[in-house]
Amino acid sequence: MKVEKISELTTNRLSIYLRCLNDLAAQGAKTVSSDGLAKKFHLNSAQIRKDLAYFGEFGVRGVGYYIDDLRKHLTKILGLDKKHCVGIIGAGRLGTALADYYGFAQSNFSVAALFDADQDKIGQKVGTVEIFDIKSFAETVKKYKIDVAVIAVPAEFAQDVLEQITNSGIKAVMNFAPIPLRAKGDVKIKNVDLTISLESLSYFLAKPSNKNGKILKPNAAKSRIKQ
Amino acid sequence: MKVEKISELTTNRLSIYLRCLNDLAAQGAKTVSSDGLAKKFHLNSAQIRKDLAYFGEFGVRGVGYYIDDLRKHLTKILGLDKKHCVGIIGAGRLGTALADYYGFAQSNFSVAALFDADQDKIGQKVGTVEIFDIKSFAETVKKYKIDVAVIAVPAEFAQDVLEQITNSGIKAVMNFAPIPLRAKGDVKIKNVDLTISLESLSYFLAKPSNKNGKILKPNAAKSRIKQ
DNA sequence: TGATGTGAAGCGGTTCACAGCC
DNA sequence: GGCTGTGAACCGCTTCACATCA
Repeated sequence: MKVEKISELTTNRLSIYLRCLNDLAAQGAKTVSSDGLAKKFHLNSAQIRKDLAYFGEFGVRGVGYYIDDLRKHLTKILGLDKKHCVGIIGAGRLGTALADYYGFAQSNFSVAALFDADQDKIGQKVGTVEIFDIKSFAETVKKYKIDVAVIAVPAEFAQDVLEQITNSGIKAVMNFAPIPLRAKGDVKIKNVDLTISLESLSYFLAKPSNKNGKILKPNAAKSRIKQ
Repeated sequence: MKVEKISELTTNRLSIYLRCLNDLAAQGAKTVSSDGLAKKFHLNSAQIRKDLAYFGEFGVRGVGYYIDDLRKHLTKILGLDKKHCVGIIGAGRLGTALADYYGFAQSNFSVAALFDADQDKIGQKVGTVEIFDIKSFAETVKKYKIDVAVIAVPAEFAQDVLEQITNSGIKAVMNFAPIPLRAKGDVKIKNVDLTISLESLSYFLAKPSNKNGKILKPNAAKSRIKQ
């Protein structure tokens, strides 16, 4: 094992490995080789070994990995053995949908509070989660020990909201507003930009190579083909 | 301009550039240099030029890019000048939230139908969008000319749903189920895995370097430090 | 023998730096 | 002079291939 920077691509894959292992465990398997895992879930075995090796020597040569053992390691590495409290800013459709998104609980996150500026919404509940006035953000964060913020407000408010979040001392943010926010200091931001994903699909549907399989010359006035 | 494979990273950035240009246009700007764009929106000017150059010579040396002109080009490249029809499978919280997600309209997508297997939901409306029986998927897709599918069902049903989608001839899919689906043939799938994003935040909060700034040795029994 | 852990090679994307053009 | 378009250098991630070990 080496002490070096772990790429986010690696940690993302750890999440996937953990799910695969849960799958296998549910089927009663006890050990699995990197090759077995790779074949079954369409991954690359060398990559699995390398990803895991960043964090320790979890495998046994000639045998593979003990599934339960590796699950425990991954759970610990990913911090999924600790509870986290989530505050969602923006009690619109998306925010309220996220408030009881079952995926949170699955990863040991629980939604403690929703926030909004709309006086009509404040005090209402979405499932068991109350909607608080955004003005009471800092104190509510302290009260509920919120350590993860979710931004679910329109783009034009996202930067201001981020400011409030970082001021309150929260270090982990998930941003759904269609504007890539940059992290300042030691704050981690995950941007989930649905607009980009959509427009990527739009590009795929529109691109010339999808029209009767022929590569068409773009019709920009000044374009030319080299080679 | 070269004829070569365009990476998805590039097309994702085109979406961002387009938004930046819309911003600038709203402020009344007429031209912008790659450097000006980069400085203002925290991008890399060489990358902007390279990304754009894949599609044509849109700039003018010594001047920069004409904003309106470039907006038109990007809109066309991304296929945002054409309407698309979306069908959402899964009329749970997430599915219904997506049904009137304003981001769709913004990118020229309109949600035509929701689908569910729950007989109690079928026939109901979410905003203006009706919930149809998943059994009538193929015919409803034809009827409404749906060309984009959104998977918003639990993980265990996602693979089956994808099967139905591809059988119906749809070529673009957005998957919100926490299981990475692979594209078959010429179908494009965008996986939006919130669980991975969450666990990435969890990792960030848990990782040793975040504890009093010290790199701690992992306490796996067999771990060791090389070098 | 069988599977891990890991240098080395390969590959794709980003950044640099500058020739070429307005 | 200013800015684009682009080959070349660079960098980081992935894959290969194999020494190593149970």
